[in-house]
Amino acid sequence: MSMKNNIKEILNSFKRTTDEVFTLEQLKTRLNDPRPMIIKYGVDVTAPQLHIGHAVNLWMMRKLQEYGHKVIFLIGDFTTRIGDPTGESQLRPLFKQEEIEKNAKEFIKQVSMVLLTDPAVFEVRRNSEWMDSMPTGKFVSLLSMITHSRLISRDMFQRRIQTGSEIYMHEMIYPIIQGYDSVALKSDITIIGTDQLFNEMIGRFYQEKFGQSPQIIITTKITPGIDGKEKQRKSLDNYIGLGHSPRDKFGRAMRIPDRLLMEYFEVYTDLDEAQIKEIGENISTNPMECKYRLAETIVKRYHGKKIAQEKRNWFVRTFSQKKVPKDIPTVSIKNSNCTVFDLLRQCYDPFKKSNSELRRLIQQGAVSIDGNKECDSNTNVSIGNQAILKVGKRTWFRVVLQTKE
RNA sequence: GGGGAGGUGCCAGAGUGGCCAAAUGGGGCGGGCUGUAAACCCGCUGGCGUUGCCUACGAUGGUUCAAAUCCAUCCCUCCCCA
Repeated sequence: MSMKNNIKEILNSFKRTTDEVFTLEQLKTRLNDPRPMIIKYGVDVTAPQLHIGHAVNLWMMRKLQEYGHKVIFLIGDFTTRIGDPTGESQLRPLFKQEEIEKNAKEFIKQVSMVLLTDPAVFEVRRNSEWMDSMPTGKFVSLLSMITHSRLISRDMFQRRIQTGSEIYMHEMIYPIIQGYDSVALKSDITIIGTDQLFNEMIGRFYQEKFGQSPQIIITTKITPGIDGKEKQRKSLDNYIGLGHSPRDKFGRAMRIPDRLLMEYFEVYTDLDEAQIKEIGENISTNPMECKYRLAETIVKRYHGKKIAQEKRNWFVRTFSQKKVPKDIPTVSIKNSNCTVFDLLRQCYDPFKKSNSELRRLIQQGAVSIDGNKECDSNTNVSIGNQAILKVGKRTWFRVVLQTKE
């Protein structure tokens, strides 16, 4: 393939998930340059739980990797210790280095579901490398290049000023450090969520001050979480995580509201435009089938065709045909005669569910044994060799009588 | 530096001596209807040996037969003025 075609192919594949590019001209020019690009992928190493929203950025980086460009996975250990103000107001607790390293490891594990980790196109760095040893004089000289008004122009600082909240100095300085990372890495391009735009713009600013050509910034589209409300966030548990099992990915995809289907196809799958268009035409006549397709496509993207197919079959069998799945946890009990409550208690970790909670579940009709609903905690049941205990819509246990030894 | 308001359950927010495990709304969970969609309806939502008991309304101590509610000290947050 000629280079011209490469460029076209890259730009084309980026279009669907790109929000803005700073600047498109620059991107085209740089892609024409035969030298490989340095892609800055900076992360704040709090406990990682990457989701398919983050993966949108990763897939774009992956694309560039395939053409020989190099991702530098920058662990912001220094900056994490400071605390990024991006995530809204509250001050963040400080992190210990060992915790950071543990998180970083997990991060790389999740990232490698998408990115190539061949050292030719993937390298891990830490910003403590240059920040820990930076002399105060140098740091002050960085400060002298930028003005207060530029720093507080950031929308979230403006909000705080308007509401009379404080801005701490380390928060003001954060973008400077993150920006300087781009200088230290000689970053050519960075692909980020819009929430990071301000910081990365400061990166461009500093790179120019240091005589480098400013990094290209691509911001990506953000779509609502599976609850159809806000963006995917760990704390809302409304995301499809890279760390989720294939089955959970499938199930979570099946839970999205219908109106998000097309958006999800566009942003989270690699189906081509023609295929998506075709799905769009069928969506009103058979939305469920489209959703199956979506779930399967997403799982396939991360776990391959075979697993995706299996999960689909599992799902159909379990929820459409309402058959008890085969691979459910087994709980062995000692006495064949006990109450419904006793039985349930043995299936759950007491730290996760309290007795009261279990009693409530029983009372509310969530529990059935071999298909018979049990609504009274104190009912005595006798289990033969084994029984299937179902709790709610998607939890099963195989209860087995322990043979005496 | 001066003045004012406030800290209640996952969140928001009522309650200002007993009827308070604490109104109401959101969220979550369970049930019904369904397509693990949407909409809708019903119930639940601190713990425990559950007609009762224990722990809880920023922290500690006090007053009282009785405190989320009153008093004292402390910690924290917010607002206004300069």
